[in-house]
Amino acid sequence: MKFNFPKEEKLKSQRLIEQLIAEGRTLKTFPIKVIYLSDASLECHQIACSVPKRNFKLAVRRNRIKRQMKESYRLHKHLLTNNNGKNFAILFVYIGKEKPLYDQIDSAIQSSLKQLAL
RNA sequence: AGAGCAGGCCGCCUUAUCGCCGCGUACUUGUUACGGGGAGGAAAGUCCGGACACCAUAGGGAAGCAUAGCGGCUAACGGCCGUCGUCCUGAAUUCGUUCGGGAAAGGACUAGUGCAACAGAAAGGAUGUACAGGUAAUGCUGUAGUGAAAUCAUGUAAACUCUAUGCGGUGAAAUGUCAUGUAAACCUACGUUUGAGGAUGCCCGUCCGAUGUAGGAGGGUAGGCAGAUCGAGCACUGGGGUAACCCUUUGCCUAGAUAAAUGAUAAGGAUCCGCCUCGGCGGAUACAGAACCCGGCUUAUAGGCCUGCUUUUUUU
Repeated sequence: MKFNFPKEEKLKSQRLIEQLIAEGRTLKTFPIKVIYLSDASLECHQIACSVPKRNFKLAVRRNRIKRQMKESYRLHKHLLTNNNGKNFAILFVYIGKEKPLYDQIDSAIQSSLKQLAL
């Protein structure tokens, strides 16, 4: 089982992100909102993380939360591998307003990934 | 030793596991192995100054903005250093000053305008009251009175203003280049060097101008490389200078991302605070995240260290 997170799994395409926000389906597991969309052009799952500036003014805080979300995805992405050839573009948005503990993020990501795999 | 003021420096550490972004070496050329590097003093605010780049032009004028003793430093500055004067403050004093520390927005009010508390009849194109003098007549003259100042003018420019000096604009999403693409392509209308229409904030002037403008049809991309990290670079040796700083010797290479790496988790330690059963338990460890690069300024900052000055107490 690999726990790495190479460049190919980062969601970068501006077009795809716009499409994801416009057409993606959402799934809420507090304190995280997941927006996802299956796209045939993807060779693997691609994810991005986001923290609204409205709730966290300081860049340091936003960076930390994004890193924690990314880390949690990296450790639990195997939950998602058993799909039928379908690949998702996923956007994790932290919607809480307080500084989180890693455990909260971790469990939220885990449960949302399990739901996605179904 | 404590307190205050001023200046400077540091700004958590170690290990393990799993990751991320560059670089180097090796080969079996790969989602390979090994080695080594990977946020700050402010990376922040984007307030000044430069470097660099581009612009169908950057010239003259008006306007606007900035600066303001004198001298120096610097690539440059509105920054820094020195110095003189002013003001505040401490000490000494032969009462003349001298020494130490600190502050600032220190050009000009014999060009004009504005403003000047209280008092006063009146504060700028004034002339009341009382007394005296004088005249054809009149505040024409003097004294008293208010005040810092009463036809003698003074202060004030973080008031207008004037003077001197400086300032073209834009800003790395700049710009160049490679690849892809019919891409300076196609159709229609308008316009034709006697100038449509534009650029330069304004005016003059200058410049560009068929690769134009408007509409239509159609097609696609949002990638790579350069810019971009070897530089007004860092540390050190010696010398010059009161200093800012300059010259010089030797050595070093010290983040380079691009939907944006520099991390996450766990354990242990360090420092500080609180509690008490004096050995533990609990808590805290700031401000804050590079985005082309430098020099400054400003603002934020838990805790700790160093230097100087002043002062208090104790000891000798």
